[in-house]
Amino acid sequence: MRLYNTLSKTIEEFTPYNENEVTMYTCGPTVYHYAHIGNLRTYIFEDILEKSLEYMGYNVKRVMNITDVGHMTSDADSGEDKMQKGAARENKTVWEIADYYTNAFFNDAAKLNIRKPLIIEKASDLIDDYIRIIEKLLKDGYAYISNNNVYFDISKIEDYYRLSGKNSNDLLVGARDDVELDEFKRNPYDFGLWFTVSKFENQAMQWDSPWGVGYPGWHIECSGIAIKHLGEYLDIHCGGIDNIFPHHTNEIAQSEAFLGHKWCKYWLHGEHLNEESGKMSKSKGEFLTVSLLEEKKYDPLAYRYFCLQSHYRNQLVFSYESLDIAANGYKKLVNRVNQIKNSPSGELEEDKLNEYQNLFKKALQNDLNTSSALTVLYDVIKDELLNNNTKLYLIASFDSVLSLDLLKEKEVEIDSKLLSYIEEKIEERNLAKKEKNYELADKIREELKEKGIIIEDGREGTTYEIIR
RNA sequence: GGGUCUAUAGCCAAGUGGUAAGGCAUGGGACUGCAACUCCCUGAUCGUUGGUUCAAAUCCGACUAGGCCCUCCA
Repeated sequence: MRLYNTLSKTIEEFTPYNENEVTMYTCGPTVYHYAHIGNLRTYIFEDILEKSLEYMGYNVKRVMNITDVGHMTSDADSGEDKMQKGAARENKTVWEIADYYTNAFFNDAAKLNIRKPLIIEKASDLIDDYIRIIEKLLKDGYAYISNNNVYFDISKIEDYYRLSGKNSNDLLVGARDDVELDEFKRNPYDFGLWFTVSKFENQAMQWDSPWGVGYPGWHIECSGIAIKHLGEYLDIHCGGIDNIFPHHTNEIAQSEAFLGHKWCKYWLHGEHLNEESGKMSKSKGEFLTVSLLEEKKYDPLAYRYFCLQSHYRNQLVFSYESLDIAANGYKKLVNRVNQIKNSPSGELEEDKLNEYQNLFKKALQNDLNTSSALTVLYDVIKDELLNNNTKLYLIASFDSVLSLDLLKEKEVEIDSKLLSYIEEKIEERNLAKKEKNYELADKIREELKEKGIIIEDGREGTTYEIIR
């Protein structure tokens, strides 16, 4: 398995700390609003990574956090906590908001066939762990107290900027001007570990601590959760590319300062989904959610297919035109698989099986080249010398990673009244066709179409599909 | 301003030194009462420009264009 490691900025051979076990930590959502499909792109990438590793025979232990602790705001907001903003907007407590959007996130993820990680931890549930880590950092001189807040002193870390490729001299020059300098920091790039005083008043989520009532800094939650569940040595840490600096940079600093040794081996980052106008965000343009796609009659898995056709380290531009193209490709793919499914035949051909599985593995091993992996799938489907049972076996095998529901029967709940109505109409139409009364036949087809029922005359009779 | 990444046909994209995979779209054809589905056929010299090499989309340089990051956005 070869993966691009942000630490070295090169593609490296992947070797976990323990031979067959892989520990994997992925930054989870901030639950103050729905996730947009750009957010979800990163989770699709992580899902593919997890399943690919399993395909290679690794045992993966994956942890994800839920960021429910009050965050400061960014973007167009100023000084108002996002969770609180959400709470005010919807007349709920911050805890209710967090719960609501946590569920919404996993619902959306499930529609994209993103598997739920083995362990999911809420940031607010591990406050004691963060306090323990911060106490040790203070004791060891990596942190200091100033203005009743606890800060991490980045000057104590050698190579602090390793992950980001930045250097201290260049930072801040010309950076965003809406960032206020915190005069209580020794170094402007020091970051907060625990706040009791901040410019953000009335934090709803607060806890007692040795330094007073307050709340943890943004970065400490991931270190705390990862170390608690995955131990002192982490194989893979993922997230969106925007997390490289400062979030992941700070995670490395505090985790390695706390542990006293190197912590995570591989850092993987997913690129963004952009809109034609630039970066996708919740506050700008159309808020593209999974639900919105469904409203527009897109199968969420068409979006997954759209992502898989591209590479996770490539920026991808979203447009409805591109999505239409992907949706069509996905539909055709499913149709072709169905054809094979409808006429199973032959004994499993072991040689071919191995050959194709190796090709598929090779694609994924090449830094998760899902586009090439899809090509292997198409090659299988097209192979005229391969019998259908072998094809079906391979398709199922590949789909354990791709997760495009290629062999799954779409379960549609139809009430029997509607069902008999449809069957009646089809019967009527077939009769009309027999009598060459095509006018009536077309009229019936049109009538059903208006009700969202699509009629198709296949080789084995008439079939229908309900699209709404 | 600094850092970093990207640039292959209409769109997504493979390619990691030896004369450009694949998917969708387009156009043509077969099938069909028509349509849909399905099947067959159909396109690019790789942002520009120097260089290295017998040989470059693939390596190096310059230029151009664009994205992202620079304190809480995946």
